[in-house]
Amino acid sequence: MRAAGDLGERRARRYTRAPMTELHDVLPDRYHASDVEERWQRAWAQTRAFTGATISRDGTPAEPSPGPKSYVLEMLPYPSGEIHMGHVKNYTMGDVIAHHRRRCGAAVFHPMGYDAFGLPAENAAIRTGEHPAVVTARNIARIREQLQRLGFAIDWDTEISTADPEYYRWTQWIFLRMFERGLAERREAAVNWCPTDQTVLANEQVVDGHCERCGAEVELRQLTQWFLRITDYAQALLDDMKLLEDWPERVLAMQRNWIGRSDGARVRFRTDDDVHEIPVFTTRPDTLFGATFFLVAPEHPLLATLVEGRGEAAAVMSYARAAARASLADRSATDKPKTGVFTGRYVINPINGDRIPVWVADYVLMDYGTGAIMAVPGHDERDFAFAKQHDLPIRRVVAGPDAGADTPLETAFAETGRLVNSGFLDGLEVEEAAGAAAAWLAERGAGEATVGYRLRDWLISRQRYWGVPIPIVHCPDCGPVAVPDEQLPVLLPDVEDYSPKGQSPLAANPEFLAAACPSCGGPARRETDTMDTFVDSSWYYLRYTAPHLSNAPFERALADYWLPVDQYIGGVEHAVLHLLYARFFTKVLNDLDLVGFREPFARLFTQGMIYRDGAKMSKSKGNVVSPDEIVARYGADTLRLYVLFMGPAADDIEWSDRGVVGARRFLDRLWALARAATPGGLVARPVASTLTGSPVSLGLVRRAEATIAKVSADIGERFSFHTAIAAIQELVNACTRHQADGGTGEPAGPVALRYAVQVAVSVLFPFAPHVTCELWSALGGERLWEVRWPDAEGTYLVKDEVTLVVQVNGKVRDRLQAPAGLGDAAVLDLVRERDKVRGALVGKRVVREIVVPDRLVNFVVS
RNA sequence: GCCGGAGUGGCGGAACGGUAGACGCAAGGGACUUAAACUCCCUGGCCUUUCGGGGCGUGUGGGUUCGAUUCCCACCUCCGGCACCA
Repeated sequence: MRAAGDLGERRARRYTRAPMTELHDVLPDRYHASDVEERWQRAWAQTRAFTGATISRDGTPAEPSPGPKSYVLEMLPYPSGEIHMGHVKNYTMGDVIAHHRRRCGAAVFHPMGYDAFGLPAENAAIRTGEHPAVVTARNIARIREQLQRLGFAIDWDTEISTADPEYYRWTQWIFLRMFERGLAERREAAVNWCPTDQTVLANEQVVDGHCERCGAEVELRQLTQWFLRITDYAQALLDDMKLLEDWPERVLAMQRNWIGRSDGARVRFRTDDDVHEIPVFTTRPDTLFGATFFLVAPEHPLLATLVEGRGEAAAVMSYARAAARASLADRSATDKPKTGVFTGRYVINPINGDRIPVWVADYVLMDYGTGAIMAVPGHDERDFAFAKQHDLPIRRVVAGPDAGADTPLETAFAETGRLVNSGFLDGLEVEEAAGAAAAWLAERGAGEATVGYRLRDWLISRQRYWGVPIPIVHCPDCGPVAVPDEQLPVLLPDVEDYSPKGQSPLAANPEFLAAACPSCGGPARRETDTMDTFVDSSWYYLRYTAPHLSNAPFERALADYWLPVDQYIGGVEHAVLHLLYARFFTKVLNDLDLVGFREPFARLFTQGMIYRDGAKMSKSKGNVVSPDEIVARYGADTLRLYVLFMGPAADDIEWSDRGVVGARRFLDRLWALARAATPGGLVARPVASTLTGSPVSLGLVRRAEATIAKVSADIGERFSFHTAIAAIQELVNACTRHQADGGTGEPAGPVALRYAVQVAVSVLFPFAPHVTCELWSALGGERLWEVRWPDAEGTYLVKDEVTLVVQVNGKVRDRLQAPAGLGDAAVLDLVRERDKVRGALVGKRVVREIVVPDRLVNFVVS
């Protein structure tokens, strides 16, 4: 290992030598990655190369930078113990963008933190008997070490952990602002319960009826829980998508699906005794005349009242209880028979006065719409199946192309058509009829057009230990009361046993539990549930801008300066979790006038997953490739280069051990090339006139300039990192080919060659910062991370010789080199001289000649 | 069923109306070596050939165009999301 100080020493030594000294004396003959990487990581830390965007050395806010700001952010890691390849790819992408923008003159902010609360650390702690805080602290230290070993240019001064009381204090503070506004509320509802994790879950954390985390089958339980009213923002979340122009279409589509807006009408039905009103939501008010029965969900609050004292009561209530016991997966299965029980009651269809029977059926969901529906079996598949099953009447109200008013229905007819058997709606198209029916209802006070959403409120309370305590005190007289701001944070108490038992472990700590009511001072009980960790990560991107602020969660001026995030990068798996929640939080904070923007992430890039042996890498499958192993064997630069070279960054890609070797071989070639390059300090871009006598040199400089243009566009605009790397490889290959002492090609001039090598090193820097800093320094440069990103010289991008393709009827018949910029006539003359072209045209009549300047000639012949 | 995305060599992929297969991996041949590894050089879409070449090729079928992997229409397959959501 070299000592830290020998960097300057080495440089000084070179300057004192004769100018023709070979670089062999400076660079070791073999590229030794760990040696190089350690040296440069130390240099960056010592010069504070990547810190101080928001905070100066003295802790005060930094001066605004003259350049444009650029907030580059990757989704913060959950500290489960080790980073995996997905993280490496994620953070390397962010690092490449951050480095590129910094060298282009932007004020770059590139922070890092840890999503440190949550179940895995807690479960690990339960297994080992350690405190979750201990496990988490160790994991964070480990991850930080790994990130530093990979050489990421992170502003470590702003590092945060969501489990730090100085952070979660402000999570609680924001929760209280929502509570004050009625956006956080406690209410009873049928909620998802994970029997394994022993806690409730948000809707977004249930996948196909199973716990997203542990895979257990989720049960539905009627419980009183804390909700954040994200549904109040359903429309805003849809509308503001227009501010998200650079988000991947699939993420927007997923959010749209998840929010699930549907336009329809609310229709008020009354029981035939005129005592109760039961509204329904329908997207098809046009089919109101086709409603032949009426269904309520088993959980419908009116159900017990409706059947009270009737002969049907026992059967109905027993059916409702059975439905309540069913798991979410069973309940939502679409392929089982449509069960239901007649309640003995009837409601009146407001549009035609029909008296129709009320049934209870478990395919009607309590938490969508109103928990009751009008059943139109003629035009809804599910209602059709129910009608068949229970022998209920089916009435056609929409005629199809081959079906009149009296054509019997073999299946539900859900397509568009003209209304029949529908009184005043007869003859109207479905769409017109829907409007007419809604208007008719509105006039008579029996309903109105309305919008339904699939999105549910966000259930945030958890009956687990390792999370943010909900800052509420329950008073027998005053109800739930906010903990005053000055008493924050409500610290997570120590408990004897934090294993899950179906209620929060915090309840086992009597000192924590007992509290005085902040409102009346009387004895009260502290809320013991903790928050979903997605709450923690819904605002962390704001905290980075003022991570040590002690009197507010963030400073508005700094937040408004840095946000929205200019480039956010993460996995698509958070499309309807974190990304939806964070958008919601930002809108709430904007409505509270705490920030001046409505969207947190202006541009989003979702990376693909890394697979191996056809499956996602996971410990249980035993197909994990450890980043540490790769770093130890080939170096961090090789790993960084490879994860981006594998393929398009957005695509899922299969890991290849051989591919890594290829990346390392490329760095070895570059090393050898730089080592063999003519010595001396950095050279300036050669002037074209000095190269005219040397086509190879000119060609090499041209290629260098083209590479600059390609790499700049690929990083800056296209996120096409693999093609940027391929372009640099082409440049390096060209240099190798034209090296004075090797290859079969004609050698390039020493200045041109050296310049081309410099360019390759310079633009490779964002991908492989350590080795390029080493080579740059050996070439006579300094502080490559601060060197202005090169602009391609336009005059070199204009070619003076081009390859012309000659086609006959669109088929390639010949290729030739020609001077650039020839006129159409000159090109045609030139091309017709060619033997191949003559041969291809013999005996043919040319009907048309197409000339694309400097590219192609196409003879259309008959 | 609805909504998104994608189909190109042995493999990952490139080519944003103009040379299909850049770059890399794997493979074959050669140089170096006592030998091997490393490294370097050469050859690699398929079929055919009198070795000049010729034909066919980007999921399938149409269309637009002088010219289509690229644009349009229909279909097939795969991946992802939503789905008893009224």
